[in-house]
Amino acid sequence: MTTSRAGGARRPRGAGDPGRRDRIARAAIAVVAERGVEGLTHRAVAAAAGVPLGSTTYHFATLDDLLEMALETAAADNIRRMRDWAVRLPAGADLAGALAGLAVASLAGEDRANAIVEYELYVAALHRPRLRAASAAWDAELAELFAARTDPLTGRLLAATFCGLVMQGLVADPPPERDGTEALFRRALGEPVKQAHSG
Amino acid sequence: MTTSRAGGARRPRGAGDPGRRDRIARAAIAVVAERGVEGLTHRAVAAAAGVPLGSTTYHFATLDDLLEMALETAAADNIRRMRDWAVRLPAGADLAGALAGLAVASLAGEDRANAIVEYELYVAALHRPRLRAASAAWDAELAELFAARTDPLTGRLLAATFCGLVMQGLVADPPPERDGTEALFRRALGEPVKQAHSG
Amino acid sequence: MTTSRAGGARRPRGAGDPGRRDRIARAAIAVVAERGVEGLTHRAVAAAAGVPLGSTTYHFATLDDLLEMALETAAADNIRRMRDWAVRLPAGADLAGALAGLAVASLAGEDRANAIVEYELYVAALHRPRLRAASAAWDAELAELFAARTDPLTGRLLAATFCGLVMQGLVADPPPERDGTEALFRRALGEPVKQAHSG
Amino acid sequence: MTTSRAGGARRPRGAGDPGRRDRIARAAIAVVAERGVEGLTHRAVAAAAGVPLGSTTYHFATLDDLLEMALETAAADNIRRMRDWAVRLPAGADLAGALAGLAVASLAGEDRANAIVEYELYVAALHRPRLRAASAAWDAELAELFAARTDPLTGRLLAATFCGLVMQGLVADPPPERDGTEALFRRALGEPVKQAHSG
DNA sequence: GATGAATGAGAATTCATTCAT
DNA sequence: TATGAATGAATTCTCATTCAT
Repeated sequence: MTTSRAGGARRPRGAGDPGRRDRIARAAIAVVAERGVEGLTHRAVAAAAGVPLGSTTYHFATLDDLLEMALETAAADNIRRMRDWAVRLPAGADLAGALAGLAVASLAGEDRANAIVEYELYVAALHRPRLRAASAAWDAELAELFAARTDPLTGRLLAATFCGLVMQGLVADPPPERDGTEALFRRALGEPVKQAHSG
Repeated sequence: MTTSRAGGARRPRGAGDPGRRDRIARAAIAVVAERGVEGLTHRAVAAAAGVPLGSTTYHFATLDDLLEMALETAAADNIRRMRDWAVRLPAGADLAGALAGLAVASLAGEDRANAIVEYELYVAALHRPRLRAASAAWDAELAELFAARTDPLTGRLLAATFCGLVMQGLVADPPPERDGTEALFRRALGEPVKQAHSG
Repeated sequence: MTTSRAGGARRPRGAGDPGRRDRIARAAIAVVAERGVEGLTHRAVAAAAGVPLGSTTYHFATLDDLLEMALETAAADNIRRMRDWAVRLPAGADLAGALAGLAVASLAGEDRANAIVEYELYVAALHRPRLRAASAAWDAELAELFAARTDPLTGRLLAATFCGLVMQGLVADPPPERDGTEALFRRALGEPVKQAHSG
Repeated sequence: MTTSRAGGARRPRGAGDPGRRDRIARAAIAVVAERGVEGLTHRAVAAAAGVPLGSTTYHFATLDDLLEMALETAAADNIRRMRDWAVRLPAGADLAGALAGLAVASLAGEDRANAIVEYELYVAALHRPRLRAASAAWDAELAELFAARTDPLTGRLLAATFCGLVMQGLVADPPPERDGTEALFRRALGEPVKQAHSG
């Protein structure tokens, strides 16, 4: 400390950039998507967000703060997307088919990256007590969302099944087919299944 | 030489310790259980296994090698335990009840640590192509195991549901109750549910 | 305005808090007491003083300013306490005994924290030319204080001895006993020593 | 960790350089001499010792380890120099004069840097319990050394006085003169003082 | 084969300091 | 006048990995 300590800035600071905190949170999600939770570093986030390193530590003093915000943001985004999906689903629609479509769609394209980061963040809560509540709340919202189309018990069943199925789909090679997935949901919903599938 | 004991091979000839590789793999699992995948380091594993640092890099040149072996070992252990459970399950047993018991038991005590490390390792495959096959094979074995008690489609359904349910149970606070969990499996199996539960 | 109380100046006109500068200086001493000179930071001081961060940099632009003020304040406090002690000492009192009592008392309780911070700050001057004058002045005042009870030469001797003795006492384990310390001062003052002590 | 973590060396490592640990310790002392205890950093030491940064953290994992070694080394060096001085002092020599010479010599030239670093390190023990024993042992050796020329009580008196005197001399401006210092020691030793001095 | 010393690359974090308000 | 947001520099410390033994 003292006399010769580092120091100072050369560039104006000002209050600048109001959405920066949020931009950092989104950058954190992008980093996790690309390199996993263990690749989440202040530096990587700063680079991804295009802000100085100090800015990330200023807004999120510890990595856990960053991770927590990333989890919350990812959960909120996911829930919003799920609600949009539910809203768009017509009243008498075939639920099993719709769920299968949603699950299969999650495994490819840019939804795949979303799904991966969501599982990474969700599972990060397993040995981080601070994050558990956020993950648990996420589950609850999902179950409620499905329950609105069925009943509370089935809602919870669908939440768990959907969760497990997508996770397994993400590591499967080749990815599961839509028809088999639909049959699975049909079985879960107690609807008759035309034909057993194996993919 | 009167000081040396009998004639048996006290120490394996040549270089020491044949089970060392395996001991290291198990230590890796213990490390992940305690500090997560991002806490997996050669040093931590060496300390946990009680072997010199060089020994870990000798047997597993890179961390990814170590992680892969940890995943494979954890999967094998889990499958073995699941098979034991299945074997012990009587022919006409109530499957929903048994599954609920198994799921709930996974959430507490030392099984809980097992479960957590299993999810951590499983999910680690999401952005590590090299590990995906191991996670996928794990799923397949689980589905097959459940299918042996039901049918292929239901086997896959149960594997996905069980997987999702335990994962959600690990973050839930308080943990889900056995009755509600049993009702869930009953619904999945298309059996009549006495009474809707909410836990 | 019925809500405002009587006529007295509840809050100083204009800007707030006149004693703030001094509060910050005392907080700086508290910080050094707790974490050493290398733990002296604007932030720590702000927290200890209960003032905003900007307030510390406003009143003391650099850390060195803060350190200087801390040294001066600590010296002034110490001198004041020493003078109080001297004033309370009866004219014909046993000086060696009184000094020993004072020295031993400095090593325990809350006086100990005072003593530690005083040495920390004093020694900080060793490689900070700016602070040397303050430390030197401190010594001079101490010597003068002791000289008033003896003579200039003995005053300087006592100042040096007291200073060295307390410093050594602060690291000794167990701390020096009072009797041995008294014998030491007695020897310094050329008085006969009853009995050699070793603590 | 894993795939993309840092890594590796390009240069041969080998067992190299046996005295490196010691060289690092001496470099640490040099750094403290120049920038104080709070300027003691792994980086500064690495630069001063001409070794890679990793080498300092390898040999002294934490800064406290480095500081401890610096204190012990400085104490050992000081004691050795003091013993040399004592050995060279003829049997019937004038102790007060010799002590004054030694003290005054410590305040100038390259001995001054030694003295400063010694006080810095000594005082660093005040709020670092781990270092206290080293500082205390240092005192004890000094007292013993002086006692060998006088008696135990006077040995301790001289150690404390010498310690306080040199410390005060290091901040005094101008530095104390030899004659006044000699008079001081003469008074401490109970010898007649020709003439009172004030510097 | 086995081991541990060695090192370069980064990790999180802390912070003095500046500046807009 | 006072404040706190902002940032660049540096800090400690950890580690994968290499290589001499």
